[in-house]
Amino acid sequence: MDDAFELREFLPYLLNQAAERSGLAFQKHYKDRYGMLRTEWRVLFHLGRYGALTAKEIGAMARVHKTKISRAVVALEAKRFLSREEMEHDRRHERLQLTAAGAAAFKEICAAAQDFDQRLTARFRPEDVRVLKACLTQIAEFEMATKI
Amino acid sequence: MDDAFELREFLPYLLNQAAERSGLAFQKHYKDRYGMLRTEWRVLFHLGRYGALTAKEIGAMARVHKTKISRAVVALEAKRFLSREEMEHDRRHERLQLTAAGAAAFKEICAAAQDFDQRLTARFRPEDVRVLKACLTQIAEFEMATKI
DNA sequence: CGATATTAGTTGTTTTTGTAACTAACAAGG
DNA sequence: CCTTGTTAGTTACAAAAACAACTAATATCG
Repeated sequence: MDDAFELREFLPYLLNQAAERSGLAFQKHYKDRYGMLRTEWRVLFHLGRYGALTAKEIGAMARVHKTKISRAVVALEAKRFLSREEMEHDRRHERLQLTAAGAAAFKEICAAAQDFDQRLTARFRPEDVRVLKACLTQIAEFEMATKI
Repeated sequence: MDDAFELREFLPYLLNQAAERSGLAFQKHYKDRYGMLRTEWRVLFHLGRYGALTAKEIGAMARVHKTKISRAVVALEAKRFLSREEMEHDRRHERLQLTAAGAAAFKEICAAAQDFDQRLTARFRPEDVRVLKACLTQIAEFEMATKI
């Protein structure tokens, strides 16, 4: 047997567990409070942080598939958190923009996120947090082409 | 605006991205090759690594809900990777055990996992890997009671 | 005992995701 | 203009996950 191999040492497993644990803890701020799904919160975030964007731009920035974006936009629109506007020069594109209510929700969730992140990272030494985030960023950005 | 807040700096987001990226890259070893889902691979792992167990024990060790375990067991049994046996002293429990084919699959996927983990961590300095894994373990183990 | 509560595991139903096919708008070459 | 191709976004359907209700076996306590 390939002894000594422990799932708890296996990076994809650890990443999954940590992601699930922290994601579940944070979702109360957008799910319980606003009935949003994670993709909806990500779309809201991008519009709040970067201003009006098209669905495609959000998908590229957030690494989310266009069908998920499409459904999130429908849901956010139903909640009156965003408005869509066809662009004159190319009617395939839609300019998405937060409403005042959407901007308010963005602001509140963002503040909660910053606070959450601080409380989470406060458990570690600052230099370890730096290492952690750097490693995660690198893993997240490995290109699909890059054979892991 | 609560400026400067970037999703790419937000730990739950980073964790999710890294987990998704690495999990997707690894699944070829159990999904493409054996048609298993992730939960099936986790159940297979626990039986291969720790010997015969009940569904409940696996669920507790792997932090997986009993309905997911139940369905994974059905699927693994259909693939002839495990056998079930009612326990005499309490017929509610089932002793789950890998078949020879199951053990062979376990062995192969385990070897692939070790190799995968090594190639993944080889990109970082050993001390950074230690920090990374320690942080992830700690985040994953925060008790639900522990208000993050 | 016999009623009630627990426990292990299963099944059914609803959400959510993934994937592929689709529509409408535009682009480009003949 | 008029095929052919491409792009943004939607829809439809299948796979998977989440959650709740269920069954069968055992435990507990009057």
